[in-house]
Amino acid sequence: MQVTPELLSAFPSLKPLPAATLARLAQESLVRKFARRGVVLTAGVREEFVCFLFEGRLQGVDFTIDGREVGLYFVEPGDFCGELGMFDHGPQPEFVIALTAVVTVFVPMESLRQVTFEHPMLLKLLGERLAARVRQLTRQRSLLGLPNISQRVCCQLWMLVPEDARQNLNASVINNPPTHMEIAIMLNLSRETVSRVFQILQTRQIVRRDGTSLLHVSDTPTLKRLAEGSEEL
Amino acid sequence: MQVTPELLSAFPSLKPLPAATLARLAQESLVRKFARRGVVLTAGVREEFVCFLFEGRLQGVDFTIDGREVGLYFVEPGDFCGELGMFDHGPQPEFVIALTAVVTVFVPMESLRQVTFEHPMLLKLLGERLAARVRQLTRQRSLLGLPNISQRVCCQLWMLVPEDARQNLNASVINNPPTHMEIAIMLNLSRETVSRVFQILQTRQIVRRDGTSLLHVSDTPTLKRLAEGSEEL
DNA sequence: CTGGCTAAGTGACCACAATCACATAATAGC
DNA sequence: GCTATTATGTGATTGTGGTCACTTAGCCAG
Repeated sequence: MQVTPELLSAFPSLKPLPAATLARLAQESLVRKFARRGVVLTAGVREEFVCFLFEGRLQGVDFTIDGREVGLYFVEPGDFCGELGMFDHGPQPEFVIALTAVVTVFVPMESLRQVTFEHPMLLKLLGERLAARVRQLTRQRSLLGLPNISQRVCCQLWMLVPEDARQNLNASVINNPPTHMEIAIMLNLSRETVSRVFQILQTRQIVRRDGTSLLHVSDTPTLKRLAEGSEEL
Repeated sequence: MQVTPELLSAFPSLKPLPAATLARLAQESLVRKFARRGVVLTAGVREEFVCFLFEGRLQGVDFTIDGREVGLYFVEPGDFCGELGMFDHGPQPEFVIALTAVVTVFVPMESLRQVTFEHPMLLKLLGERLAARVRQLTRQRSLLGLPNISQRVCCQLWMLVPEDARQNLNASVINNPPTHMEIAIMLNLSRETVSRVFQILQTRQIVRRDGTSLLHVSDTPTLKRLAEGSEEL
């Protein structure tokens, strides 16, 4: 499918680039759609594209030696993944799976590398992005240190709450929330345990499910306190 | 203490730089020694130095909301840490603690930034290094997914075994091995549990302690099988 | 040599999350 | 619509690692 420069400029990391550059990148990029559960990036392979997420939600996952699934991070629309090879030409370290039907734009790494020569600004952006990834992985690792299981779930949920709702503590909606299983592998928990925590959260009217693609966060202040551990579930 | 260009060129990441550049960097750098348990880098602070490790072993640690210690990574001699701010000017995300008495070289970030303009090669190196950090964090995260506790410990031990011994499966020595506690926080385990696993490893003559600063790995092939899960402890 | 301190070893106990085994929704596909 | 499939809810059971409470060993300073 055809990629327009306008589509590319929808991504904050590409937006600052001049129109001409975007036009060139657009020509070499391709829109790829994946169904739920589709494998967007494969671990161990030298992917030659950076994957920009336009719509839906992705999850980076790895597998332990004994085949157990491990959740690493979520990717939200506007963000991208698979950029590690930009820096070291190494293989993609983890799988990236579509949690919902997704629309992505694949931009060839080699073209992006070209652009970084002409526009160091992009290089800077990529560096900042990678740094952000390290910070995120670190935060997620700390989460796993929490001995209290419901706090762990609430923290993870908290990170999915939209930015402005986290600030103003107003009610909000999480779009395409991960399934219990997908949350479980992020937190080293069993699916059942996550289910039980959600059960309590729903009974206490802190969150409310609305179909499969919406999760209402009604009582944001309480969720915050639960995530911070100042209140027990 | 005075830093010589020769000292700087002992670090693989700086070695390729021209002598003149190294001389300038050396002038602005400082040697800092820390005792065991010394705080080398502080979380939340905008550290204005990249810390190169000359001798000893460092550990990146974070704390959960409820004050529990979490181990993130080890730093070996020749490597460096605290470079995240080079990319995004953000604060240091985690603490870095000296596990042994250490000798470090602190190079001012601003000087390093200057050098990256003149020598894009350094920029490339830093990028590769950051990518390596992401790969390492990812691997460590997968480790935590292992349901079998002794396998987790053996995997971690395996990563501490010198490169060539891992290749050739010959006996080797781990210098300044982390304490049980330090391993425990890396693996989300209690100190006692790590102690019990080591007890079995020693009884089965797979490893042998030799004072506080040496750990002999006698049966490398078995350790490898234990780490891979093809053998149970 | 002798305290003092930190690291490591070990048993007893038990809370708690994993697992198993289902039931029941809720979707998606036809 | 109806069926197949995936997601979720829930009880019963149990294994396992955490915690506690010590002891023992090793190391360093004076």
